[in-house]
Amino acid sequence: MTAAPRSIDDLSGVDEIAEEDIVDRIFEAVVEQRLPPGTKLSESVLCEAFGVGRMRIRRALLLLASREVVDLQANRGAFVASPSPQQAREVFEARMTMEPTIARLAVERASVEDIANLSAHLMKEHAAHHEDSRQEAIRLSGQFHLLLAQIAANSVMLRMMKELVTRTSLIIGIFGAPSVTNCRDDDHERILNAFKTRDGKAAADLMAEHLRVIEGSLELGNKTGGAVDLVNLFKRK
Amino acid sequence: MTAAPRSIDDLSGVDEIAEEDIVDRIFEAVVEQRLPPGTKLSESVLCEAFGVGRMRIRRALLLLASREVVDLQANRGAFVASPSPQQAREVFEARMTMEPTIARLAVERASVEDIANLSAHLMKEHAAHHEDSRQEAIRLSGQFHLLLAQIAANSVMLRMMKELVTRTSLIIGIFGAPSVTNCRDDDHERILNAFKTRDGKAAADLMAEHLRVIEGSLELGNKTGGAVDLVNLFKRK
DNA sequence: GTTAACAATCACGTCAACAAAATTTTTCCT
DNA sequence: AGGAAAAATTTTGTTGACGTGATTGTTAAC
Repeated sequence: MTAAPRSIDDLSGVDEIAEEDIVDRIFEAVVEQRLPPGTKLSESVLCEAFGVGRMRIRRALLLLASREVVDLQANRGAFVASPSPQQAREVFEARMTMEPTIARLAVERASVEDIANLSAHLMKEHAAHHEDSRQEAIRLSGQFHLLLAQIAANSVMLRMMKELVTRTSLIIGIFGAPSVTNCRDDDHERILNAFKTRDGKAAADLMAEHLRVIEGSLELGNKTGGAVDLVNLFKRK
Repeated sequence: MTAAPRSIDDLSGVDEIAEEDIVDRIFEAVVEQRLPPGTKLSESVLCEAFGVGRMRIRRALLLLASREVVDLQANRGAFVASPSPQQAREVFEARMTMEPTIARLAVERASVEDIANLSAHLMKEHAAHHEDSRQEAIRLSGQFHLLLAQIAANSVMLRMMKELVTRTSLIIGIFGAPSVTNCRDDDHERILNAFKTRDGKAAADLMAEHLRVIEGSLELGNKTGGAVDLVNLFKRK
């Protein structure tokens, strides 16, 4: 189940879901890998799922496409994106560019309450790992990074990170070895310690290393990005 | 006519030529400050301007809004965004986070042809400054930064930079002292020299300093965000 | 003379029907 | 029986019309 506050949209006639809600719900589903790369996102199905008109759905899909989370193919429909190895490298390069600084800024700006929230979040992560609730673990793992961006108090970078974290989930789904845990929460723990000692530099370094490890655990360059290259696959040697 | 069927792996936008075109044209107009903050972007007017249906325009406006370049107000219409001082600080913080790394990566990856293109670009910048073609100077000035992101060969960060450069133009339009030139092309020149000596670290440092100077030339915290506070403005003393 | 309520106009937002394209199923021929 | 062509169905894309909400100008009342 989603731990996020359940919206009561369709309960009473409390008015429509904003398209932003739809976008966020789909983002979340992608992060939790309930929507694997390549999944067809039919308009009519989504209309029924969210109980809204087609126009709302189409706008949501357009927004998702502009963040490269869905692939919008003309006259064919919308599909969950299948990042190529090249795109995967670019996403990680962007994260390695931004997140160390975000971590440092977060340390510098975190209130004691923020740090408490981070601690609480980490406990939830531990619990999820312990209970083998894979989806919950993945979701919390991504949200940890978003929490940092939120503490850094930069809405621009927060928005960018939302996109990057979501796409990272797709990337791990495609290129991750099945055994690999997305984020070792040990790493998150070490970053939290940097908060407690108010060591921004350490947080930045740990984040950089954290991302390097994750990317290293992937198998880029082997598998193609979901849209399998059949030509090469069946080519005679 | 629709384009002839191309190779199978050409998944990128098929008929979205007009779509991205409208967005890019509006981006460009905002960068050149021909569309000042707060300008109303009436759907019907844009329909006529671009000679397309209302739906196309609405989608373009939605995309522009998702990049926070236009402000979409319910039942009132679309307006060119008026960044607040806080938003301005966030944009610059994001740029200072990303662009030094982008500059370094660009230096590391630039071909000799890339460097020649940069040189040519700088000459155009000089010419525009000399001829007092303000719009052209501003446009080229922003494009220099996009060129670096392009050379860095990271499409994710390139897209993010397009947004940030455009919003920076709005910010300078609001908070910039009239005399201030957006980018001193001397700074660009120094960065180009770092390319010639293949000194990535120097390029990163110069870029950081460059951005710091620009932000320092603004007067944040004084003016309100373009949506001028008429109440205060005309209040009797 | 000022203010407040009301009405008219205009633009945006949504809905429904229509057209075009693609996928699937059926049918016919080899 | 297998495959190819054609028809039917489903799905997407577009256009038009209509309802809603906001802004503005007018009028009436105080």
